[in-house]
Amino acid sequence: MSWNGPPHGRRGYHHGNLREALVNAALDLIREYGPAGFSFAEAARRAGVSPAAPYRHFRDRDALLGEVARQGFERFADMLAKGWNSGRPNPLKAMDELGRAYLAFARDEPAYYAAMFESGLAPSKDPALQREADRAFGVLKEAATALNQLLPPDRRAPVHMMSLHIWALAHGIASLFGTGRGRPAPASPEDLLESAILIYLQGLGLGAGPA
Amino acid sequence: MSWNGPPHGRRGYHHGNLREALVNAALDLIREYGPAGFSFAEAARRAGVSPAAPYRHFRDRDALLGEVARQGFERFADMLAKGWNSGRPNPLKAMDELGRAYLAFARDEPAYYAAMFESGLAPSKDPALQREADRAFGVLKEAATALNQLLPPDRRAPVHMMSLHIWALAHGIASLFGTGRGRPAPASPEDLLESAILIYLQGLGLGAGPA
DNA sequence: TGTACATCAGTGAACGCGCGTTCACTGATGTAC
DNA sequence: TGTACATCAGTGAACGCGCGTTCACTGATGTAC
Repeated sequence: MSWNGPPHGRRGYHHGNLREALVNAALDLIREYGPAGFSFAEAARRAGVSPAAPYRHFRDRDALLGEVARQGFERFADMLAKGWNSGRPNPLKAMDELGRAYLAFARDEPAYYAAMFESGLAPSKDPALQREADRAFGVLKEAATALNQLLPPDRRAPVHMMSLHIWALAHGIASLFGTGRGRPAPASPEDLLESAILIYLQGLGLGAGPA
Repeated sequence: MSWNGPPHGRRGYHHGNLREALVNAALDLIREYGPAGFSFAEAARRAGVSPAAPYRHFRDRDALLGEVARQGFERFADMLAKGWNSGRPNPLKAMDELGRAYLAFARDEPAYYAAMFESGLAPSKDPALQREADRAFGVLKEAATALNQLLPPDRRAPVHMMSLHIWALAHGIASLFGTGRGRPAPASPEDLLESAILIYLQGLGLGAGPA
């Protein structure tokens, strides 16, 4: 755990970086106990602070959970964008990297992923959360748009639908087989997702001539 | 809520059908608060019984949760089998009905679905749970096998992989767009799943001649 | 540079609550005779 | 048909616990002069 705290730890009466320390403690707790098992009091304890201190930084328990989810979507969008890499070297290869980035995030940051998708938080209730979630989905949509351009002009598909299909596939694989806690799959999640997307794109007409 | 209890409610000191009443109370609670929010004490209260009574029927809280999940997989397998209908009238139409059955279950029985997939219970730890889960997956595999037979012989795909792809797609769509609590989708989850599977099957070579 | 002061991050004790689980018990039920 | 008795489902009180949240407070920090 990298805390990114003050250079020499807590300095006296004031913590120095309590807000961030609480977010990190929440991440640890969510990783261990799930979003529902995470508690405000325990987060305070792990940050080395009294149980009332967190209220200086977050209105209540849900506000902290929401901040974790927001940061999660922020990093998620960044990772997806990095995987997609603006479609380089070519959209197909980039799509594969995007899928790998998706699964890597779900595996390496299970706490973020759980806060984002399993905490029961409604993104629509928090504009900042909504914004970051939209940005993450935007990367998927950008990829779908580029892939769509590879199709024969008379076989172009609705880009929004394509994005939802791909998202559902990635999320389904991450949830069911991604963390090792689920059902064991014969292939790696990465290979499973890659093959599914390839088959899907072929079904859309990729590599085929005009009908 | 249909309780299937004794014909004239509780009759005196003995409840008559406490075990089943507890399962039903648990379903209500999971529907309202999620699998983590469900409590043994509240389930007892709703069944009209003292907080110690449930221990006559379930070793502990997790045992009740496990029973809910087991029953869930049982019904789930039945619903999927009914949707698939042995591949009648033809595998493609039957696959569509199977997908609809999947989504209908997730929507109409969110408590079962949550206990099955979001409770953190490891099916591998409970043989009865494992058995029912396998039976549900077996229906998907049966469908994949039949669909595979429609492909040109030189383009047959690994059936297990196909089943996992379809399962991930269905689960992803159910989780993300299925309950109305998630992100709003432009199309119905049913249409979204149907189109995804059709495209996927086309990608496998369905409807195409030998390569 | 030094001092008075406003700000506000963190304290620590307290609250009421619902939880899971245990315990010795009680009383309804059904069976053996 | 009637009675004695074993079984066991449900009682109700109690336990220790951790939770979220509040409150009046204290003391570190940084700014104005």
